[in-house]
Amino acid sequence: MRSRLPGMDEAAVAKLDDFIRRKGLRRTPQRDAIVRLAFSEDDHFTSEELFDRVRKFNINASRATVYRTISLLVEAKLLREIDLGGDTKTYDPNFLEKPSHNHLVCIDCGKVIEFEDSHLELLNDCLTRRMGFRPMSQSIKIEACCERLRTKGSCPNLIQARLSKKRLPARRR
Amino acid sequence: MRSRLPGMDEAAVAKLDDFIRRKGLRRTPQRDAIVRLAFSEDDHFTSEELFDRVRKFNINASRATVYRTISLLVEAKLLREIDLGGDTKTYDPNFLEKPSHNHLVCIDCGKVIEFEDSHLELLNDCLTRRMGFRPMSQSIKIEACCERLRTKGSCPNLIQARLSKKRLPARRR
DNA sequence: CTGATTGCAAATGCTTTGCACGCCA
DNA sequence: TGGCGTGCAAAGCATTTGCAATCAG
Repeated sequence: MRSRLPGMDEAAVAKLDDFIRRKGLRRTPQRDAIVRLAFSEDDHFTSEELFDRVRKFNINASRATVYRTISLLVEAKLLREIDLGGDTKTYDPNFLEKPSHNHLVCIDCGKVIEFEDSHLELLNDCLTRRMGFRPMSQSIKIEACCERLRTKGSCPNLIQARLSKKRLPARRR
Repeated sequence: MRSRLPGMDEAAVAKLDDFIRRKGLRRTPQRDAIVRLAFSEDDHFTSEELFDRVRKFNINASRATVYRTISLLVEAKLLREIDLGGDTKTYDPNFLEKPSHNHLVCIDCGKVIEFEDSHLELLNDCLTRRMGFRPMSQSIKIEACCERLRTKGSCPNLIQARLSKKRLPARRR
């Protein structure tokens, strides 16, 4: 849960403002605050988790407004909806900085690692074209488990997950 | 919507029977019928679509039983839950035959194309290990659009999608 | 027989929406 | 002033669950 490089949230606010203006919508204190909170950390979040931040900072915005603002951010391409396997939608605020990153999910602790690889990107691009299509976006999710848990019986991420009270992925019942 | 190679549904019934036996569960007419329907076509389906087939063939099974049987099939690894971007879960009956295939979704018509590529698989495997993990499963979704629609202004898949009354993906509002 | 399975309806959980009021342009 | 935006509560929707009756082994 380290915080983002300073200014990232401001950049997002500006971009949303631009988008809003072009669509003839209005800039409001609620929208500004929610955007700032969405980009204040580089972690993925669910709608409920974002609403938690709203409450934590005593922002005057309802759950409905949080949902509506998230939709706006997705439409403006500031936020991306990703599939981490859970039952609720997860949003990723890091596509502005890393436009084509992928996700590796640890089956043991649920920790998500982002990674980029140009070969992977290129290969997918070629395959898509060979099938007669024009590539628009690609998303890759790898499920894996730490070597360390398997060989040494313990997993640093697992401990970390417990400390941060993170929900384990649904598949691990 | 071509039907599957003959015997595929029987093979699935047998595999589920095996799984059920090992877990001390019971074989029932409902389960048998639902499994047969799930593997009668090689198309992906939602729970509701599978329940539609149940009604269409006058099978005596409730919606709840369909949901419960799907869970069983996923647990037995006969069916795989995949993410096609919609709001409801989609199930893929083709992983028995093609254990590591991926999906390309046409943004224009929503048509889903399955493809396999060993290079892609190998590359992902290497990347995962380099990050210190042991790969368990990978899923790739590529969103793209037909060259043909772009260059000629028409898309055979689009027409096909209309004819078969398939729901277009949610992202295309 | 005994406990798993089913159907039904009610409950759940996330998300969306209708509506009246308030506020931005 | 004209709408857009907001909050609230109600509605929606897919999915799950409690319970009594039924059925498989």
